[in-house]
Amino acid sequence: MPTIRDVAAKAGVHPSTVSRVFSGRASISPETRRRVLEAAQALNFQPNAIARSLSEQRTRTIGIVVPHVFNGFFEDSFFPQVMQGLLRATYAAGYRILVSGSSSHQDEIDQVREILGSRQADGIVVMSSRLDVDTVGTLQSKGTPFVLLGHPPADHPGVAWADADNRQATREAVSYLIGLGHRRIAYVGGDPDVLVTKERLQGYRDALEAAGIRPRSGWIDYGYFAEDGGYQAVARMMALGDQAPTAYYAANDLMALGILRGLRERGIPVPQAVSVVGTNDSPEAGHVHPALTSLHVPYAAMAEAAASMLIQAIEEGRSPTGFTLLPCRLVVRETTGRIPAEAQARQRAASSSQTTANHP
Amino acid sequence: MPTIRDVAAKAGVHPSTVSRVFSGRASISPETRRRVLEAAQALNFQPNAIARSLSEQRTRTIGIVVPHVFNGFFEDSFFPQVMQGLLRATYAAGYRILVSGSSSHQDEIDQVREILGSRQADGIVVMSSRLDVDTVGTLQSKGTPFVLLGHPPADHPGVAWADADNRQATREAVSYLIGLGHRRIAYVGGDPDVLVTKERLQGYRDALEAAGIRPRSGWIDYGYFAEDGGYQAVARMMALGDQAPTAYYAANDLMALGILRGLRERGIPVPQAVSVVGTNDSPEAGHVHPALTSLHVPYAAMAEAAASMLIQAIEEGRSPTGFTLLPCRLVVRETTGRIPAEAQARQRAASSSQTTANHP
DNA sequence: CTGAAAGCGCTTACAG
DNA sequence: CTGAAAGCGCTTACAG
Repeated sequence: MPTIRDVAAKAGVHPSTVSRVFSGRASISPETRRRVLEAAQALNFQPNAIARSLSEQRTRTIGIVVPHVFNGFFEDSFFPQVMQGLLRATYAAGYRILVSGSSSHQDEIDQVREILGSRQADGIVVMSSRLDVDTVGTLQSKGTPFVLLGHPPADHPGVAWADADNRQATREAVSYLIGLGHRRIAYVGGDPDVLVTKERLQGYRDALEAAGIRPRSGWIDYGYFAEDGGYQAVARMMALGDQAPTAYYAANDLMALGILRGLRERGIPVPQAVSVVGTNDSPEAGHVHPALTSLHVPYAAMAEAAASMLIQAIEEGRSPTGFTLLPCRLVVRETTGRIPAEAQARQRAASSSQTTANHP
Repeated sequence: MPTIRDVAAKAGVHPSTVSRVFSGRASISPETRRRVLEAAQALNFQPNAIARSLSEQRTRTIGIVVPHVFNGFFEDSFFPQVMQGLLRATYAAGYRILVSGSSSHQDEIDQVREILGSRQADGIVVMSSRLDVDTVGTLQSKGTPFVLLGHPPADHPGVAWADADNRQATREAVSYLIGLGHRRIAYVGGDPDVLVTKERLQGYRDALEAAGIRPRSGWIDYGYFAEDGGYQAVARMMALGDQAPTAYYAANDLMALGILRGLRERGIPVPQAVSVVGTNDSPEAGHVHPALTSLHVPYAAMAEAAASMLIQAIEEGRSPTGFTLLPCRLVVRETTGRIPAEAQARQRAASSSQTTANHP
C-alpha cells in the first residue's frame, strides 16, 4: 500500500505537503494540490486511518458493548433500533461504531473498560440497565467520555444519559385504558429487580391513583419479559373471579402476545371483553391479529441522542453532561376498546364490594 | 493517560521491556515482570490500541457497512442475526467489529472502499445482495481481504463467500406442501430482480417438476417483500377461480402475514382450506396466530462463517478463498396442513381439465 | 505556501 | 533477559 512518502516522491514535494493536501486544513497552492492529487490518484493512495488516529489522538469512533451470547438480545427490537440511532448520529458526524461482544455480565464491564482504556474509541455508549452503582464510578475514573443509554442506577453527578420517560409513558397508557371505562387493570411487568419495571409500576400506580382506583396486589404480576410469563399471568388473574381485570398493561410486546394467547384459549374476545396494551411497538405488534396496541419506546431516538451528546463532548474536548428524557407514544391498534356497558355495570357492583371486602 | 514510558520510568526498566511484558510474546524474568506489572497497576496503565495497531499493521477489527437510512433494514431479523453471527466469530478470535452507516447505494460501496483502503479494519464482510458484478472486481483490486455475505452476482474466481442454499431450501419447502397433498401451489417471491428471488423460484420449479406438476404462470407473483404485496397476491390468486392455489410459499414472513390477512378477510380457514409457508423464521412467525410455518434461513451462521473465513485469512496473511453453503430448515407450525379429501377430489378434477385446457 | 523535524505510543530486529 | 534504535504512517508547530 502506498504511503504519503510515495505520493510525495512522485509529485516532487515533501511528505508534509501531501499530508496537508489530504488533511484539508492548510493552504496549498492550486498547482501543488493538483500535482499531489494526480500522484495520489496514479498510486491509488488513501491515507492510513490508524496512523492519522495515532497522530491526531482521536479515532472518530465510538464504542458499544453487546452481550452477544444472549440470544434474546437479537430477537428483540431493542438492539437493531439502538444500532439505527447510533448510526444516524455517528454517520452525520463522520464517525463509525466499534462493536465488541461480551460473554458475561462481568465481561461486559471489562470490555467497556478495555475500549475506554486502550483508546480504541474516543468514547462509548453504555447500556445502563446492565450496570450497577459502583461500576459507573469506576468508568468515570477512566477519564474517557461515556454516555449511558438509560439513566444511572443511582444519582451520579456528572454522568450523562439519555432515556425514555417510562413512568410517565406507562401512566398515560393506563390512563388511556381508564378513559375507555376500565377500572380493573392488570400490570404485567418484567423482572422486578430491573429499574424500568419499577418505574413503569410507579406509572401504573400514578394512573390508578389519579382516577381514584385502589390497586389490588393481585393485579400486579411479573412476566419476566417472556411470552410464557404473560400467558401464566392470565391464569393467575382469572383466579380472581369477578375481580379479574378487564384490561392488561404489559411491559413488553412478547408478554402481551402471551396474554392474548391466554385470553384466546379461554375464549375471551379481545377487545370486546378485555383490552391489552403492550410495550415497545415491535414489528410484530402491527402484524398479529388483532393488531396489538402498544407503547412505542423511542429506542432509536434515545441512542441517537446518547451518541450525539457523546460526540459533541468529544469534539469539544470535555466530559459529556446532562441528560435527554424522551416521551413515548401510545400506538392504538385493535386490542383496546371501550368496556361494554353490561360489563361496566357488573364492574361497578364488584368495585363497591371490593371496598368492603379487601382482605387478601 | 500513562504510556509505556511512564511505566518504564517507574519500574526502572527500558520502555521496550514494558512492551514485551504486555505483548506477551517474549521471555522476561519473573522479577522484572513483577516490577513492570506493579508499576503499570499503580499508574492504571493500559496499552494504547491504536499505537499497537500502527506498529503491528493489524487492527484486529473487521468492518461491515450498513444502509442505515433504510428503516426496513432494522425491522427485519436479518440485521440483528447477522450482527450476532459476526460477534460470535469476532469475539472468539479476539476481534471487534467496525460498523459504518451509508446513505445510499453508491455511498455503501464508497464506505466499503474507504474502510478497506484506509486500513481502519483488517478486512470486511460485504453484503453481496447490494453489489453488482463490476464492484466485486474493484474491491479485489484494493488488496484488503473481504468475504461476501451471500454469493457473488456472477462468477468471480477467488472471491470468498458464505450463503444459504436458497434454491434447495425452497425446493424442500414446496416439496413438503406437495407431500401434504397440495398440487396448486403459489410462489410469492419478492423483487424479481434480486438474485435470491430467482433462486427460490428455481427451487419452486424444481419441486413441482419432480412431482410432475405443470406450473401455471398465474401461480407466480411478486410481493416485493412487503406485507401488502402478499395481501395483493391473494386477490390475484383468487381470481383464478378453481385454479386458485391451495397453498402459498412466500419468500419472507412479512408477505406470508399479508397472505394470511388476505385469506382471513375472505373467510378462508388456515390450514384447513389453504396452507401458507413463510421464509426467514422471524420472531413474529412463532407469535402470530395461527403460528406461521416458516423456512429458517441461518443468517447468524452465514455471518459467523463469513467472519471466520475472513479472520482466518487475515491471520494467515492471505486472501480469503472458498465458500460456505448452509442448509435452511423448515420450521413447521400451524399454517400448514394436509389438503382435505374433498378438496383433493375437486383438485384432481381441476388438474385433469388443466391439461386439456392450458391456453392462457 | 512549503520544507525539515519532532512526535503520537507502540513493536521488534539487532546487539550484548 | 534487557537495552538502544529504528520504524509503523501520519500531523503539526516552527522556520523561512
